[in-house]
Amino acid sequence: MPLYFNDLGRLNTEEVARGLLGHYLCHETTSGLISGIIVETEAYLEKNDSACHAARGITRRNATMFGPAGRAYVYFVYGNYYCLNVVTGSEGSGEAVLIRAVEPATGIEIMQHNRGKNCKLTNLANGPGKLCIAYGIDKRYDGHDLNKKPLYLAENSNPGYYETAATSRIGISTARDKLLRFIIKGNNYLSRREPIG
DNA sequence: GTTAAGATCTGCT
DNA sequence: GCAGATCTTAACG
Repeated sequence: MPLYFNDLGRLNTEEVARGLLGHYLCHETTSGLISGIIVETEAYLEKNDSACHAARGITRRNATMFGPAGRAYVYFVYGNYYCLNVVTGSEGSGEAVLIRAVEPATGIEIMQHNRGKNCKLTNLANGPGKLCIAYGIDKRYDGHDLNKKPLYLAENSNPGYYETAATSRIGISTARDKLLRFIIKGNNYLSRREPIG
């Protein structure tokens, strides 16, 4: 299925979350290009989703979620880490897709430098906080247009065969029953092992 | 002004 | 597998 990055706002958020799998997240840094294949995402919806930051209306933190689709929503959690989201839905709707994990492709040395010298390849960006550290993403990119450099999404014109799966989301205390986490099945760079069965 | 909770990660058992 | 670190954000008084 083709994914039109310039038109994210017209696709529903769950489809964007699943559609981003297999494509690239790129960052042109002063040290060089970093890229990786998105292997794990989560959808956060405006309606009937208490786990979404936008569920209780617009605030200073989540204002970007209510802006145009295709922007980055970057926020700070747990006193230590940033998380990167892609804003989706029509302007004013408050929906987004959390990028939870990528499979490192280009600039692996830069990521290792950012994450720590002895960091294993499978541990470089297999989680939303780790991903932001590896890519050097912080709050400066909140509101950045992800169709533009230096931080952008890129289509994978030659994706191999892969299966996707939907599971429950991670790290939230409400709405755990919803299957809004999307993964590339069997990928080695996921933030968690796949549930058995 | 004060407080409780959080879309996490690391290190230790 | 589990607890602790750590501090911004948002809700409440």
